[in-house]
Amino acid sequence: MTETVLAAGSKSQQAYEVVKARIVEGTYSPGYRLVLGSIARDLGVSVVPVREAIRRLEAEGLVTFERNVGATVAGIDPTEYLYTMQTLSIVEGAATALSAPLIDAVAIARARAVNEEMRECLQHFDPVRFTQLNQDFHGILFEHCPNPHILDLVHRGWNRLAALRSSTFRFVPGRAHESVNEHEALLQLIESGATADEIEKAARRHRSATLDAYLAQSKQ
Amino acid sequence: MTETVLAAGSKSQQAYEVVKARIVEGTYSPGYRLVLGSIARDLGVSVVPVREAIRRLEAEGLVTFERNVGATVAGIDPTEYLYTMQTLSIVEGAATALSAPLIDAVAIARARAVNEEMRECLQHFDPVRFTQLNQDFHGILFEHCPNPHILDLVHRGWNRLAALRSSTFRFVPGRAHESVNEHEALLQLIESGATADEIEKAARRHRSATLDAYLAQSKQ
DNA sequence: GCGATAGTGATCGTATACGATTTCGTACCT
DNA sequence: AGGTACGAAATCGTATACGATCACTATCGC
Repeated sequence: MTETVLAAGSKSQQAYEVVKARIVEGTYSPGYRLVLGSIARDLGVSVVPVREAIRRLEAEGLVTFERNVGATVAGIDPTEYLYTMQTLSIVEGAATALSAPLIDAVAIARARAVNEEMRECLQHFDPVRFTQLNQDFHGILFEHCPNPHILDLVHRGWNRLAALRSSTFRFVPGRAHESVNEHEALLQLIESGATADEIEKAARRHRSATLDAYLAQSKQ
Repeated sequence: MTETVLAAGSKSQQAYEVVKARIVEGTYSPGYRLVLGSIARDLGVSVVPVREAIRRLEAEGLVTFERNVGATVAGIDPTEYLYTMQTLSIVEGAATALSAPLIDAVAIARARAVNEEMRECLQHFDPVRFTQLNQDFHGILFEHCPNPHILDLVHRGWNRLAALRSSTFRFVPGRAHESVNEHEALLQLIESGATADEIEKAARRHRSATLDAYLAQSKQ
């Protein structure tokens, strides 16, 4: 054991995780200029692994990259938010529908418990915690998706949203209430053995509704 | 003008395009071992840009990569084919539905012309040409998709399929006839101003049907 | 005074070099 | 003869170094 290499084998991987974490937690806010040399020095590695990490993040859409100029953290352009939410509504809806037949009573119970926590959370509203619970809830529903590609797309969507600064519900607090109710409806739909199409539509609408609420608010 | 640098600015980009082309056209067949040094020497560049190109291809799912071992061209695992087709059916269906309102009469006419070519192509069946026309046809329908993320996902799906060796219809020649007819039905649906949901379902089923035909055949 | 242009600094892109890891072949032991 | 352990070759991972490109500023000409 040379040092604390326990982290993640390759330096590229480490760099990737560190930078990604900093973007998600907001240390690097949107528009932040990611300079290879600085990050490399900061992590105590060379620029090559950092460069690779940045390119991976570019592929995931978390940063934008311009040749001979550099990378910047992807902005929370309202248009981008719209695109991301719409895409997520589609792939998440599909993933949830594909998962549904594989969700047993135990998972349903867990999801319901999380949703109850969300309901309580409504009292002394904490956007960050609420968003986290929301992610947990949906995670339970779509993680059983047998198609790994779709699952990957869902994860990427969530990542992008996370990068767009922690809490969706901070923007549209009014959605929180409806959201909890829609969750329960979704659970009952799955329990009752509804068709894949019904579940997909419900899950998609659930997310579209948040998007619509955001649009309605920002337009006023 | 120094040389024939007109290709694509950076060496990474060049390497990416060359390797990708070779995978798609089959020079590097599935399972082929991609050695950084060899490719670098072959392209007359250093290993660093090649490395970056390979990682990009990994992100797109065209190659698999193992640390300290190397990259190999992603295999045509039947399961992979299934996953890719299913994912594509979802995102392509969505992209087509989103495009529909933006497709004018001119585009419809072009698509119909392509489909007629496909119909003629049925006589002296050429799988590769047919597959190309098929891609053109669907391209016309979904390229107007206003959401760039979804469009990107569709392109990635097509790429993966292309990498899985040129012609889908070689595997299920029987599908070709039905496919042409379904195309016409899809066009009429769009012309008649059908709802987004109807169009999405039709487009999705169209692709699912090809998948089902493949499964039915490989099971026999 | 305003615009264009040349110079400078910073950053990226790529090449080369070396250490780390894996894999395969061979020899030895049981 | 079969299996294991050692060693060498191949390949990957990263560091360092240098050339290329871009943004910014100050100066010159109009």
